[in-house]
Amino acid sequence: MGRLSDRLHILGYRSTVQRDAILEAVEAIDGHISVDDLYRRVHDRFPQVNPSTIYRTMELLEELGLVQHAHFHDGVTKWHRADVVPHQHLVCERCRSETDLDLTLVDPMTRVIRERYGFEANLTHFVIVGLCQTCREGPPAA
Amino acid sequence: MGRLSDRLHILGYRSTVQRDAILEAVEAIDGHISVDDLYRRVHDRFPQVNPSTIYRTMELLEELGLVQHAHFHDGVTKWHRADVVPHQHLVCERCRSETDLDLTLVDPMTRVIRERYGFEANLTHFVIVGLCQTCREGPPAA
DNA sequence: TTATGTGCAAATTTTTTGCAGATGG
DNA sequence: CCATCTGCAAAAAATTTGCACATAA
Repeated sequence: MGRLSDRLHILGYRSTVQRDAILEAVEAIDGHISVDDLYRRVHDRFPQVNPSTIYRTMELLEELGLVQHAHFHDGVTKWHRADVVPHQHLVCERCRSETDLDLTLVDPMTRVIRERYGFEANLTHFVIVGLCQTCREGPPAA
Repeated sequence: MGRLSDRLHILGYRSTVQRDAILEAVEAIDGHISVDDLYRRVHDRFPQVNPSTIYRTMELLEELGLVQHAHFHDGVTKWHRADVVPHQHLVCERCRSETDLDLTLVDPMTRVIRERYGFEANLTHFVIVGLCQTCREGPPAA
């Protein structure tokens, strides 16, 4: 019984085996996870869970502000807990490697955009794609 | 016969009515366009064109480096010419309004990311989502 | 002529929805 | 008991693919 399960319970939502399994999986991950991965993890321990339950649960969690989704390269939707320190990934378009980005590097831009346009940018909604150092230096021999 | 058509021809690809219509539509747009919008535009002037031809043409153009795709809010894939001055949009999550972003505001961050991580960020691959000034100030009366 | 390109319909993938039955409180 | 949840299967939406036919060169 993790925090998320309690939060839901307090808010009057029922606790079910499926829900708890999903919530545990969400709590267990540190970064981002897709519905597909989430489904696989939950399915391992609770085979009769249905993908639509995952979708519905994530939708509920997002409404309640407990999780958020982000769009990764090529349209993959991934979820993360809302209570983790916001962080951002640099994803290499070529080798798909992911690097954590120090958010203090993003803040100045967010601030300037706010000042200039009054726009509150939510940069964590998307990853930043590009080419990592290794891939920029050219393909390996093979 | 626009530039794109010529480029393709020079590279040995055949020029067909469908292709030319698609290429013209791509050239005509200034910003980003989805396959769906592209299909509608082309279809108006060339009804028998098929969506799969659009997909195949865009794929070809991307391989040749003539266009690029970007992911908009909620997973919509949009295309733009590779030769237009790169630009970026701020998209409001609430009212969906789009504002052009002065890229000089983005450059410092790109530079710092390059210096710190050796990562060449391609920020135009995603739009920047967030809340526009109007929506931040609260919902209108209605 | 013949390799390339296209239409069409079917397959994929990801997500949503309707509904009847299961179940938590 | 009964409103909430879930499973299931079908529907959607976006994209890809196989294949036979069309056509540019």
